Amino acid sequence: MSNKPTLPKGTRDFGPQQMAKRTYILDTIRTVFQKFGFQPLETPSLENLSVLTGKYGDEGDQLLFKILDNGDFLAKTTHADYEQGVSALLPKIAGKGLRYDLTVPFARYVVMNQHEITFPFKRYQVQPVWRADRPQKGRYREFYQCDADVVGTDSLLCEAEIIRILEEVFGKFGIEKYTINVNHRQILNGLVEAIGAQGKESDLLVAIDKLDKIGKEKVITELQERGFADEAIQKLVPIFDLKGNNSENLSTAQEIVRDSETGQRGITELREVLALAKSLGSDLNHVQFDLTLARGLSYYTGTIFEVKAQEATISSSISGGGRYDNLTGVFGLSGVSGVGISFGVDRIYDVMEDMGLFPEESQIGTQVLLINFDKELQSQVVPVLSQLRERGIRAEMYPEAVKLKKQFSYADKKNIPHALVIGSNELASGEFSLKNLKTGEQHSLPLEAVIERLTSSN
RNA sequence: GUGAUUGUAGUUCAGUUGGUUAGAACGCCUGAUUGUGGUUCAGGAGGUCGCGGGUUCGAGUCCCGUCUUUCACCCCA
Repeated sequence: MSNKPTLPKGTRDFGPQQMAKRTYILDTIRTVFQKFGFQPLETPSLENLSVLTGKYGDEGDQLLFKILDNGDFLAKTTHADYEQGVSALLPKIAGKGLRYDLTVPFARYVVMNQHEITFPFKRYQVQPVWRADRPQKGRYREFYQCDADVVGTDSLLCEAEIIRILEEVFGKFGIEKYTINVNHRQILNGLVEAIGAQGKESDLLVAIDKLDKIGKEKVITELQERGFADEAIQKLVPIFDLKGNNSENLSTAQEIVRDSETGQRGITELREVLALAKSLGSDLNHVQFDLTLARGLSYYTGTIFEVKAQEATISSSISGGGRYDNLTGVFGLSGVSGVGISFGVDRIYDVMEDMGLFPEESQIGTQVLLINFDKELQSQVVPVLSQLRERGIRAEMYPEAVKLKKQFSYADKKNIPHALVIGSNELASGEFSLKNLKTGEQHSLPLEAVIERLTSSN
């Protein structure tokens, strides 16, 4: 048993059936991205640790997978390093790490290629990322992200287009019950000002972000535990009970942050985003202003998005994004504003599987299996195989002349809908036996008629 | 990172207070049917009980470690 292979924690294989479905998801998203003018980018799995560290906060740094240097990596270390612990030792033995998301590598790319890039720059990127997190349901250590970002423009049209992209993608997937929660970081900042809690932004955001998960009472308890005054909490209570439509809720929010210039600016921008989305053809039915939406990543500065599917056992977000003012600032290029969206492929997969939304045609397999009788006949049957393929039919021949029972059973298990029997009888008459494995019907047909049937059946 | 939890055939799971040769279902293979699958029937193969150590006359069962699974927290896609 000791030689039984296993997978590392939090990683998965994707078999043929899963790959068919994943490819369907990724292709759909790619097509929509391209339709909105985004172009593909790929970056290496490995980045220098200096690129990655410090971008995700202390917690994030701990979740980075670091790669041990090659060669005698101990040579550069001293006893003093060991005594100081991991943080001192690590930089000396590991210079590279696996990418943690696609946004930071993208920022690095923009900075390195700033003179070649034409701004505004729209790119999409579909690649795996790695996090040394504890795996859970819908959480893996290796998973795919599927990002589209526009950088080099402040235009709110980009935000509006993101709403359209989300609607189009989830529409194509047939996910009907989902919400695009939107909020604006400046509204949240206004909120902080309004309750006089400057300096405790993150405490506030973390707490209210949990509203839909733990409920109003517990959020209030948590705010108390985090040291917010009762008076301040009282001012927040109205936001826990927002029930109106978007424009009503925005008005309520505007009232709460009326003394904050920042907050007012956020309200105005968000209204404009929604108006633009509407003129781009959105019915806004899925869009919901959610004042408690905060999103973890601290680099967001403007509009933020998060999509959740209802009626699925996965309640966590399946897509998210927002505007950031200064993504490339950490790499020395300031003034590049951007807005992006990220699809959680693995979770979308789980949701679609849950709800049985994968279409039949996402499974493309062999259409016809040629039965193999014996070596002598094989030389006469193989040309037929080529002719079928030339006509665009996905065909394969069983490679060995084993019992027909076994060959038919192979077709059955591989879900191949047709079997083409070409034995000595068929070769003599020139008519081949085409069997439909779903209905059990079998017909003797000349090659052209076989091709016609196979072509029309797909 | 904190606290729990799981691991027995290819898969899903039984397995009594520690006691002969560790079971079932499904799947797989063979045959009934040497030119026809999916149904049926008969038979068969398949396990170092996650791994390592310990307690014991004796361990799938108890103890320790380790890896893995799932879950809550933290955080997040």
